[in-house]
Amino acid sequence: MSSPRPQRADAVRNRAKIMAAAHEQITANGPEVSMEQIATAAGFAVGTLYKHFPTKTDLVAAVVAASITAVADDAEAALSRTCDDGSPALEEITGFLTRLIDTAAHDHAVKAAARALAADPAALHDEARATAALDRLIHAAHQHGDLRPDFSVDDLYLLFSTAPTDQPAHVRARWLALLITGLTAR
Amino acid sequence: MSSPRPQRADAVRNRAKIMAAAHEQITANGPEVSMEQIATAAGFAVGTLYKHFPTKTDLVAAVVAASITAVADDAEAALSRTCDDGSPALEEITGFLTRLIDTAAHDHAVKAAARALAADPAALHDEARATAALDRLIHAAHQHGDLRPDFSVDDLYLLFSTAPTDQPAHVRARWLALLITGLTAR
DNA sequence: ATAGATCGTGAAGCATCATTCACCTTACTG
DNA sequence: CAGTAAGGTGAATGATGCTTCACGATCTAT
Repeated sequence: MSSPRPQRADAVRNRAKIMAAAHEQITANGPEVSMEQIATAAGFAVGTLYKHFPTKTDLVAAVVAASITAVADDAEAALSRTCDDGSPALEEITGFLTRLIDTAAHDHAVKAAARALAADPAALHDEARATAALDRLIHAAHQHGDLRPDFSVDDLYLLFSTAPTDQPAHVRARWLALLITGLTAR
Repeated sequence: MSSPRPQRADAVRNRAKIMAAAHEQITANGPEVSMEQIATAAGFAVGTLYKHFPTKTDLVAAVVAASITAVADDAEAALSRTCDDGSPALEEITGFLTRLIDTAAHDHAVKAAARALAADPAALHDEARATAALDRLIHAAHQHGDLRPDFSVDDLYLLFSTAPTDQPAHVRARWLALLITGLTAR
């Protein structure tokens, strides 16, 4: 009944190295990088990756889930700017969307995270934090009468997941401009 | 200086068969169907496809370009409903968008065509026809004061290219609803 | 009908990848 | 410090898919 044996210390370290390298590679090249490439970047052989993650899909999912963290941070910062400094909620929402899209344009991991969010709006590491902050932000905008009353967090995720992240900056900006006028209250 | 020799009659027929099969396969399975699968569907060996198209990319491009035809037809029909029957231009525009998105949800060829349109708004077979019709429709809506004054055909293509065509119908509808309120004049 | 080019064939070549496993190495335990 | 299980290795396997090419079949101009 005794626990079979604890995980080795170096294994924990190496797992972190693998995650870091995978995150870097996916950020730069998208989730279709080869396991070989991730392994090389991490300084290991491919077999090692499979000692930690049963399949490539699992590794990618772990990385994608973790990359929500930065998004959640940004959402919370936006929320506190509204709550503490009185910045207009609608402005913070559109600012958040803008930053997110610009980030995703360079960061394939965030882009993949967006798709995952839209497909299954849960089960992503730190997703709850982001959702909670955005929810309060949206609520504040509703109270203020800025935002169309039926707008929800799911809508935000939906819009983000369809952003033209592979288009040049001026196209992304135009897309946002078309969108945002549809968000204001009637 | 005499033309080397005309193309053989059967070769012309077979090229059409290949195009038809490729269109069918790409419509159903997307542009990533294998050349083998297209060849089988067409009733030929792979080598034959390469006698007609130097690379898979060329074959796919040809199919995608051709699949604009149906879109152009729809655009022209919408235009004539407005010009001849006095149907509101804005309604025809949103109707066009709605139909196009629903089509793309099932037809991978149209979806690919949309991406191609947004990337390079020219050089697609029948693209000019669609653009001309939509342009007149947009112009009519502007005259009527329904549509935001800065809205253009490029915007329409941009919006369409970002539609969530792989989401279920109610999500697509919601996405459209969010968009369309942003299109009306201020 | 015949020559001669065009066309069609499909197995083979070549790449790319995910995944496995028999074998060595290393960290931990007693 | 020795024994042992966990950890790491990387060549091999098998799948998939684009592309080529030497050969035989077919069409067409004469």
